[in-house]
Amino acid sequence: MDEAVSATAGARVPRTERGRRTLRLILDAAAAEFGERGFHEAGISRITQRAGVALGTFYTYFDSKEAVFTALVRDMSMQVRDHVAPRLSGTADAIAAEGAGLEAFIGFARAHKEIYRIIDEAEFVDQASFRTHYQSTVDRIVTRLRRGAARGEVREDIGEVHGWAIVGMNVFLGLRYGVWNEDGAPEEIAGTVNAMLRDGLKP
Amino acid sequence: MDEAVSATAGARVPRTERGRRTLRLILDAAAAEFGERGFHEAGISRITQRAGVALGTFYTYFDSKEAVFTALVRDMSMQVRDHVAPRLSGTADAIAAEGAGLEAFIGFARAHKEIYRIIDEAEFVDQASFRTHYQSTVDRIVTRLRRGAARGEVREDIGEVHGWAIVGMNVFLGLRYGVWNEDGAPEEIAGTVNAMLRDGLKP
DNA sequence: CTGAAACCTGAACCGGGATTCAACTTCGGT
DNA sequence: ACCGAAGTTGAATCCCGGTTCAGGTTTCAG
Repeated sequence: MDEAVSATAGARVPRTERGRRTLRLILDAAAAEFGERGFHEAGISRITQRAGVALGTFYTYFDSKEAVFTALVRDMSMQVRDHVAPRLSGTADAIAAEGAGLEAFIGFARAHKEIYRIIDEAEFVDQASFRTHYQSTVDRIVTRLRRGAARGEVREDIGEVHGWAIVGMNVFLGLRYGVWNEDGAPEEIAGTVNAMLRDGLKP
Repeated sequence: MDEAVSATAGARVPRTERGRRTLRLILDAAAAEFGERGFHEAGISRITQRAGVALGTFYTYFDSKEAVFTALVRDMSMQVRDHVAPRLSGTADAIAAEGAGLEAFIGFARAHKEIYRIIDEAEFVDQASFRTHYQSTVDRIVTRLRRGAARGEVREDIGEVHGWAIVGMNVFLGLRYGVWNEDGAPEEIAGTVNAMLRDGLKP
C-alpha cells in the first residue's frame, strides 16, 4: 500500500512530515484490518495497534470509523482504476480491451484480496461510496465501448445496460477466480469471456 | 412473506400450532427488519417489537442473531429460485431462457428489495450461506446451458466461467434496475442482454 | 380434568468497543 | 534557544444491544 496521501479526502490533512507518516501508517493498518475482518469486526484499537500508534491518535486524523472506511473505499477504487487502465491500451479492438480489463482485474483481486471486504462491503456501510465507485466504472466501460462503436469495432447500440452487465461479470469472476480460489489462469478466464463478448453463446 | 416454515432449517421446530404462528411472525419481522436496516443495524428487540412478541421469545426459536439471518438467506434463496424457475420453460431456446430468467429476477428484485440486504450481505455475515446460494445458482445455469448445447442451441464449450459471468450480470442488473431505480422495463433490459448473449458485441 | 411440556415475558446482566480528553512530547520557524 | 502549533498518549467514559433466566401462562394428550 503506497497510495498518495492526497488521495484520502476526508482525513484531516497533516501539517508536518511526522503527521504524514503517521496518517499513512493508520491508513495501511486500516486497509489490512478491514480487509481481514470486515467493517464490523474490525476495531479502531486493533488498527492503531497494527499501526503502532496510540488509540487516541486515530482521532487526530479521522472523525469516526466510517470516515476511514470511506477514505479507503475511495483509495481502493482509484487503485483498481490505475491498475487496469494501462492494460487496456495496445489491445486489438474495444472488445479485446474489455477482456484485458477483466484479466487485469482478476490479477489485482489476487494481489489485493481485501478489495471485496472494502469496496463491496461499502454497499452495506457507505452506499454513497459504493454507488459512486460502480457508476464511474460503468461510465468508463460505456465510454470505451462507444468509442469502439465509432470505430466500427462493436455494435452501435451500446448503453448503460451493457456497462452494468460487464461490471457484474467482472465482479463475480474476480470474486470466484481471484479471491475464493485461484484455479484457472486469468488469461484463460478472460479469453472465455472475450469469446462470449465477441460472438455470443450461439453455436 | 409466507414461506413454508419447514424451509427454515436452523430454527427450533415448534410443537404446537401457536408455536408455528409465532415463529412465522418472527421470521417475517426479521426479513423486514434486516431488509430495511441491514444485519448490523437490525436489532433483536426491534424484530420482536415488529412481531408483537416479547424479547425473550426470540430465543425460544433461534440461538442467535446469526441464526435467523442464516435461515432467512436460505429462505430467500429458495424464493428466488421458485420465482424464476417457472418462467424458464416455454422459451424458444436456451439463450432465450436466460433472458427470461433475468427478466424474472429483476421483477423479483423490484418486489423484494430486501433481497440484497439479505443474500448479498451474507457475503460479510455468513459466507457459507452466500457461497452455497451462488454456487447452486451457477450450477443451475450451467446445467441449462449444457442441455441447450446438447440440443445445438448454444456453443459446446460451456463451463463454470460462463455461469459466473451470467450470475454476475444478473446480480448487478438486478441491483441497478430493480432495487436502486426502476427506470427501464425489465423486458427491454432482458432483451438487450439477450441480444448480447446471443450474438455478442461485434457489429 | 389435569399435569407436564411448550411457550411467553421482560427486567437485568454483560461485554465490547467507539469516542473523548487533559496532560505530555515533538516539531519547525524565527 | 524558544515558543506556539502540531502531534501523541491511553485511561476513563459511555452507550448499546445481544443474551440469559426465573417465574408465569397456555396448550393438549390421556
